[in-house]
Amino acid sequence: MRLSTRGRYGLKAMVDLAMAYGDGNMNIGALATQQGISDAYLEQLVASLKRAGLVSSVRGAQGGYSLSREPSQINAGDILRALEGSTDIMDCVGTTHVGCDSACTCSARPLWLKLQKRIDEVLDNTSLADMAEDYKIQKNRGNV
Amino acid sequence: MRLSTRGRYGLKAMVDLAMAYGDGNMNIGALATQQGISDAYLEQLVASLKRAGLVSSVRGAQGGYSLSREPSQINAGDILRALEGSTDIMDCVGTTHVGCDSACTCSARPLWLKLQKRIDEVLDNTSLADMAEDYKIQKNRGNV
DNA sequence: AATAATTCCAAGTAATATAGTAGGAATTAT
DNA sequence: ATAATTCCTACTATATTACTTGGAATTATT
Repeated sequence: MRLSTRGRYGLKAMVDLAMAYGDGNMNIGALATQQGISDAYLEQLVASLKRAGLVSSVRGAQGGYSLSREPSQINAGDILRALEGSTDIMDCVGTTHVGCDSACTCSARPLWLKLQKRIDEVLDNTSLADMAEDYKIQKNRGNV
Repeated sequence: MRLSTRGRYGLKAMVDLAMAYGDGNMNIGALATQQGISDAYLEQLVASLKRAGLVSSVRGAQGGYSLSREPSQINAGDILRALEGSTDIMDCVGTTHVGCDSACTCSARPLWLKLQKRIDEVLDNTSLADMAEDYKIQKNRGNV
């Protein structure tokens, strides 16, 4: 039940953008360097985030990326769904309810539904504003 | 953040064993047929469960597997940990705390820790007895 | 004692998903 | 015109998952 690097790098990049919110654009190079990954790889992740409408971009010199709305209006669930396709732990718990023919008779299904619900509760109730705030506090404490 | 088939098949097999608890052994063939997977594959999963001390086995004719303790004393977390190594969504949230050098400065870490906690809460508070009970109720309702 | 039913074990393979790399076209401020 | 940047698509390498295969060891039954 591991989270992919897409989700990890992408979410951290979004927190970086949240902390720069209101200060214009950030370019891929700056974002990628902070995380020690290649520009090209992060570009792909940001492309997904853009397609999902979470970031805006400006092309050309002095261009870059910025959040398309306030950090408080973007949550971790939005971001992970954009980066990983969904937050579902398996097909049969999604809203589309694909998969497993015997869904309604599966002895494990009630557990999976409950687990999925709890996961989405956490992700959907944590905004970028929350994360950026926590991070600032942590840094001010000197835990760097 | 998908759950592997090991986790899914293995957990369902454990519920099957829970429902047969007290009635002697079940053999791999019976368990595998119920799920439509090969004996050989399920054997591997059950081997992990046995190594973790969750099931006991008797070799030879009329042998088979059974839970090594009462269904109420085995929870979903135990089972998934045996089958998948851990329930961790990433290395840096585990008790061993491997990985990511910059753990304490990571802007996403508080979220990951909270998410992991919620996941383990659900898994560790759901026993095989609970699951078997739910399943019986569901079947009696005629939702088969 | 022979047989059939079973767990146990180790190694191999096929398929899928993840994690990137590479190269260049399009756009825009300077 | 140039340099800085996003955008796009395809490719590749690696790791993980999901099995398959073959046979040895054990034990109840006949």
